[in-house]
Amino acid sequence: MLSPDLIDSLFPADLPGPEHWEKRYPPRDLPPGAQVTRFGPSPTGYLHIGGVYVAMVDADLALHSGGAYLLRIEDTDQARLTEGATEQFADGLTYFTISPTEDDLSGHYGPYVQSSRAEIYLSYVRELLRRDRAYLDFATKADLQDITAKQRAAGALPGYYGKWAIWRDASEDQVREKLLAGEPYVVRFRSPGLSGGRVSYTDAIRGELSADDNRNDAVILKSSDQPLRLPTYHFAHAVDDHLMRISLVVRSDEWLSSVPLHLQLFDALGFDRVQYAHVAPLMKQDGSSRRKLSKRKDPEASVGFFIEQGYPAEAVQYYLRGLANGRLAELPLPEALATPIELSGFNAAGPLVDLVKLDDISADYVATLPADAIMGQVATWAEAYDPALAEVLAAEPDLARRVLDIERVDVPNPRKDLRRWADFRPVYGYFFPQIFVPVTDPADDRFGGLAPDLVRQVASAFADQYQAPGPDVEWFNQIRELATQLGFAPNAKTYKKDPEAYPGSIREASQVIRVLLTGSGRSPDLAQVAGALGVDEVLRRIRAVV
RNA sequence: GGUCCCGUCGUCUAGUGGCCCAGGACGCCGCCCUCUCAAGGCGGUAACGCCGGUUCGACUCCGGUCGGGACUACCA
Repeated sequence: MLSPDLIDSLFPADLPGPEHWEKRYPPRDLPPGAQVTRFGPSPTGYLHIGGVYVAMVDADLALHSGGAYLLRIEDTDQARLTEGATEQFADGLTYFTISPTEDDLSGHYGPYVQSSRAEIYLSYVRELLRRDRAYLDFATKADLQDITAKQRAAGALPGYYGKWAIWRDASEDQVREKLLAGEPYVVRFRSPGLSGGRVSYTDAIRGELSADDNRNDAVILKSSDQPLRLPTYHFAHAVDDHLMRISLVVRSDEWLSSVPLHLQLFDALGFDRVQYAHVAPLMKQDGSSRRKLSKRKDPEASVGFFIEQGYPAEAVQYYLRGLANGRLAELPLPEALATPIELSGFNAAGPLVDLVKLDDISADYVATLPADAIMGQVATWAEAYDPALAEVLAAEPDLARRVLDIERVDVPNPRKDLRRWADFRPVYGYFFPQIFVPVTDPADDRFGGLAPDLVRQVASAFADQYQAPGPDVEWFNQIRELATQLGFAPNAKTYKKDPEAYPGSIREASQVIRVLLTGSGRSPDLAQVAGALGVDEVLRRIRAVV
């Protein structure tokens, strides 16, 4: 055990003791059952959709229990900090309307950035040192590698524990000598774990869990050669979650195996243990197996993907909530968003994220929106991600409105052709001559393999006798007539009966017109499209291929 | 290697011993509607990983096994 003098000489003379922090951050005065939660992203990269998932759960639990939810930036790894990450977190969480109930401006439990809490951690490290629950470790990287190698050779478990913990029982003289020589050190927790010991605890999602007790003397304070002395995740977790008076820690299940250590830390520090809820991470199918959604490999792992594609926040939230609690997926969207997420409703296994399902949800959601709302959202999105489209929209707001109204207003089944705002250009862009690219190649794939000659014939026959839609015009008759003349079957059924007798049915013929007019195989009612375009533009597009 | 977690249709899941030769949703396929694409309506497809045990009875309980995943850092 180190002498008090030596220990104190390691810290600022005016460093307050734990009682100071205890007083400064008193227990919260909250109604019974209120949950205090936190989301603690590490600004070492961009926000992961799994982060949004967990943050959403945190915020929802706090909201519905009358508690508090806070965002804590966990930047103890100063070496891996990424420029702009904190701002990106804020943007991403804002997009999904997940906002903390307290922050540096309004909260009493800050600062909410770990690098600003260095002094607090130091107080508790010193306390542990004074009580001999921690010790100084001067092992170098080479020492550590050496230990690992020997353990491997001996078939022992890896780690810094027992007889392998070379500084665990070092004498004060040894420590003084190293200190004098200016050698850097870390502070390690003196684990009370015994060989063969077991721990058990209750996880709010998984129930009773047990594991081998922790025996590893984990590092709690990083190297003394760093300008800012910060703790490791484990120690910061214990100190912060206690002092911020967090009642429930919701985190990804990769932390499950660290729980024994965390429990020891809470106990050694004299803190009440927190309740844990370990959620399974979002997964991705990879060949025949599945793995955690990876930021490196999967574009949809990044929150940016959803924002850039312009997925409506409500649709993504609805999808994520359904993943969290299956029964929410059975509810209509408004109810699902309003119904509290329950810890007991989680599945212990990690779900695969299914973009096809999200698309379906999103299309359904957009179909419920009035044209005005869609216009506003598309315009906002386009300003950031498709400036040319934004310009066109701003120049022709009336056209844009009319376009969005087609088959959306006063119809029993509104079109479901918009899943994300990025769909606007491929789905409706052709209405705007400024951004429309005419189809000029009769062999274009979009014609579905119809003979190029026939494509040309359809186009020129159509153009030659074209009549704009009007009160006295049966617009589609034009197509029907030319289709008959060119030998197309009058309907799909007739064609199906004898496919050899026709080049195709009226369906194929009208698809030629559709593709020429819109550049797409999918569009609203052709007569309405033609009407919106005007005679000149219709003819220009049809003749582009002749 | 060790420890821990997980395992129902392709996917998300319902199911807490008989209501299940397993229900819903998405997907896919087909049919219908329709002058054309969608949308919509109707129908179909498809699963309890495997082996034992407990029980009158097991998707549900127990054991094993296989498979998948996480952790095993001065990363979080």
